[in-house]
Amino acid sequence: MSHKTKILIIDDEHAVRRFLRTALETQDYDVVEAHTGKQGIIEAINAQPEVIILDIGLPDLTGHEVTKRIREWSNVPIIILSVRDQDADKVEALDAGADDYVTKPFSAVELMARIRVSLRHAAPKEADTPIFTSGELTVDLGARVVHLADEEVQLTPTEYDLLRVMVRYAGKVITHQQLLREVRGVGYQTETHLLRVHMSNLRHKLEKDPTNPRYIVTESGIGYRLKTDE
Amino acid sequence: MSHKTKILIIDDEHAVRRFLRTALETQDYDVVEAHTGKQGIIEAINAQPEVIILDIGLPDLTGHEVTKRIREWSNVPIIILSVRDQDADKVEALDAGADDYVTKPFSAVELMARIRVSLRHAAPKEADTPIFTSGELTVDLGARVVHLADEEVQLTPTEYDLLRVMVRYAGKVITHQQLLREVRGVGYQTETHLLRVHMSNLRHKLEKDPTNPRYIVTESGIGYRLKTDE
DNA sequence: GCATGACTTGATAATTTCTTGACATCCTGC
DNA sequence: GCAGGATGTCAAGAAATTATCAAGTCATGC
Repeated sequence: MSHKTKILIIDDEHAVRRFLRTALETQDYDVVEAHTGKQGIIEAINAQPEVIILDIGLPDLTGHEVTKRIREWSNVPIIILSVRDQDADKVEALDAGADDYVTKPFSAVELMARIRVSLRHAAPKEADTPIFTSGELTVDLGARVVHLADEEVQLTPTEYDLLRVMVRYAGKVITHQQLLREVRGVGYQTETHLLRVHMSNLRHKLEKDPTNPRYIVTESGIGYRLKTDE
Repeated sequence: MSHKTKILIIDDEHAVRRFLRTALETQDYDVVEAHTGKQGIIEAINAQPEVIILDIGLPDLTGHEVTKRIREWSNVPIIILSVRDQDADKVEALDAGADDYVTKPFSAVELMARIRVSLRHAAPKEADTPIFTSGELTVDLGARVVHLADEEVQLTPTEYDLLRVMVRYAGKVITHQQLLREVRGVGYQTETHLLRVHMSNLRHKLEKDPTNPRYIVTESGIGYRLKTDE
């Protein structure tokens, strides 16, 4: 579930890459490296990093060029590393599309803080709220709210957990054992009676006619399945 | 129709304000000034600037405090100016919500470039009204004032913080841990009893019938949720 | 330092959720 | 159709969670 934040380092100096990798991995980031500008652009496409740390003094392309090339298709935050502290360099890099400019020698903690700033900027995470829909049923996994035809449905923790697991495997059959394991943990896998009671309660909250389920169908002898729209 | 980009300068030194004003007006920005932290917060609300340049060494409030106060309701880019070049200061400022940190003496062209970066970030300007409304409840995050049907409600700092966090995630369930972390900081995440007492007090101030909450609903086993209007 | 309000802690009541058992009903293979 | 296992329903008690009140502690401004 928890996907690590991926950071791309583009730097031709092995020592710098090594230092940055260590510092970043300590903070539990996922690190990808490139040691030329061209390779950096390719990795930016392939690895889809959340932040790019770019050394401005590369052998093949200038940091300026790399920045512009990446900006043609991506808004990923780019933090420039440079030994040069001249205004003109900074202005050029920032106006080329870089988000920050840090001069070497730099402090690791400061760079980490600036990475956090970049990540904050790139976090308009409102949009990617996973919402499941089937007929009149709506499950908003981000808000942990369930609606049935605009009407809010109150579910107990267990009921919601069951529904959440079924949503995850929507359309597929889930065995009793699997459901129990996900909801109650290991060791409860024989308590199928419990499962039936909760499912019954859940159905009475979700189904207009619990005898003829529209959403939660039982696969006799196997488990349950959450129907998807055709 | 060209509406000039408005920039707020919060600095107690007249010379710095004057210098910045000149530099910014040359670039055709609209400049607003404040010379104390408190006044700066007020101007941030009234003038609605697109960027704030904040000196960290103010007489009344620390830059850190000003940043946090503004961040309670706004995501406007904040660029910190400071004479101090210590890592700890930078990290603290950036983690408090600042977007950039520039040490004096700074170059005007670099600052201008960094302002352009900030403006680029803020480009996808979403209509974030700093006033939340649901039913008869009104929370003005800028003014830090809560109304209930034209009647002002007096909240304690903790109560207001809880409400503020719930407003930020309005409509979504917030876990006990998350609420405690945001309000009390890390390390208080097991103090759910505290949370219940504060929530109870908050409800008695906001809800006509605290037994049947209209705004703050409890999600048993999980946390709380602030209801939005449908 | 004193007073006021805010926060914390503890005790207890109220409420919700979970579990269990009894029993009805539904399938499915024969 | 029938037997027998699987499934669904209902209700009651147990367990967990939540709400409230009250008393004690802390902080702050005067």
